Amino acid sequence: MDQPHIEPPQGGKGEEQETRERILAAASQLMAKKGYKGATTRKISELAGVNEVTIFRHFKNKETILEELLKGILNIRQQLENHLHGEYSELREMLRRYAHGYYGMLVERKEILMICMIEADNHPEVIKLFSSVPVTAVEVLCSKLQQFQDQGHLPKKDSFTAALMFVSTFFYAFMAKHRINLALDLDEEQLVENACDILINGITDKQN
Amino acid sequence: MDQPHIEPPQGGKGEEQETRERILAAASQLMAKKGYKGATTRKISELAGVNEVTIFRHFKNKETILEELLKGILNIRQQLENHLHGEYSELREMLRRYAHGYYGMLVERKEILMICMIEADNHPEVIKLFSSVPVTAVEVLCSKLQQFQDQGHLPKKDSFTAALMFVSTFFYAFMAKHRINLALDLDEEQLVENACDILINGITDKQN
DNA sequence: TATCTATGCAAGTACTCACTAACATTTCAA
DNA sequence: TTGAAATGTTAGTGAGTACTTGCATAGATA
Repeated sequence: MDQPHIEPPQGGKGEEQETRERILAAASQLMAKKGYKGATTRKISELAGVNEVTIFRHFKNKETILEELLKGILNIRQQLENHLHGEYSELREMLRRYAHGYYGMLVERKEILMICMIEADNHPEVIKLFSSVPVTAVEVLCSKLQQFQDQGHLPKKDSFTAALMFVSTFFYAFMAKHRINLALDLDEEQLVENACDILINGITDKQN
Repeated sequence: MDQPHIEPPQGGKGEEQETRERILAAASQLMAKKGYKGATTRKISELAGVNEVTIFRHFKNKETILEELLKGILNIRQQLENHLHGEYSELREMLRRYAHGYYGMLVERKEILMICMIEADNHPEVIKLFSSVPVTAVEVLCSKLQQFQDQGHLPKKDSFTAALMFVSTFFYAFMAKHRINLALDLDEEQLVENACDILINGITDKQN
């Protein structure tokens, strides 16, 4: 039933992907597009290029596949904070880094994030794991903004809304591009610069 | 088969909801939570308080129910523009009105919007109808900002990103609250004010 | 009273889905 | 060469699902 310790072939070709990984990748891709129910084991097996039965040799059941995929949203806070590691002489540089880091994280984990959005109401463990994500992104930036305030580089004003606006912008752009194939015609670089402009201007004192 | 012209009982009680409407409401509610496949005709009938067969007396098939619900995302541009009707002496007042109008629209149509997000990849007509929504919201605000610029009340700067940031903020807040039951602890009124502060400051010239 | 309309109810059909069982084939290593 | 591990193949099971049919019933109407 359970393999004591799988010592798979791994013939040295880096190209050859493990069956288990291929199944996970296929499931992830399909669930993100079609939802949990729409991603039938038959379709998953076809996309993974394995026999349907093989799926159940690697996973107890379909639900287990989802649970495995859900691990992909762990460590998000860690990743976001890592992107902000180090010191910044400029607020703009910090925001730029955060924007790219956050957007990159969204794209990197887009499939599991989509699954979470879609299945939020269907699987309790999804909402449990996922619900912290949107707050986290805001919190991390918010506390960084407060650092700038504490160091006197920024006036002491509401930093939560500022962080929320910044994060929201890239989330919206991400959703528009990756959920709906939208012609929002967004150049990421340009958007980052423009958003930085407005935000910095927005939270800086006028009487400079 | 098809009823020539339905002259339903309508006994005068305003309380009594039409069977057809109850089915639509139940379907909308369930599909928004569980997705199209998750909203089985059995569950819909139970929630609507009718017999399952009755559903198929009112609708050719399940797909037709979805098509009917999809009509709920028409006229969104109209609604958004209506909220901006009239003249504004102040930029702030315009933004405030737009924020409330936009957020209200999201809440008002939350079920159909959720269905669209969830089913975007499954039903071609969904994406066709839905894909314009996110752009529309930005466009309407964007063109209003440009009016302010043309009237000399605002410096001629990028108004698209400003509109995008503003709209994104309330979309994010909406999603956090209504898709995930998030403890973002957002007071709508306060958020509108804060977001207006930052945006106005952000797009106004410093050397006032 | 008789008719019509909307609905309920019971049963069933055709299909799909997750999942299993049994056996065959390949691959690789001891 | 033998044996074990991973996978393929074929067939099947039981549950659920959209949808149909036929008949019964209640209420309003003519």
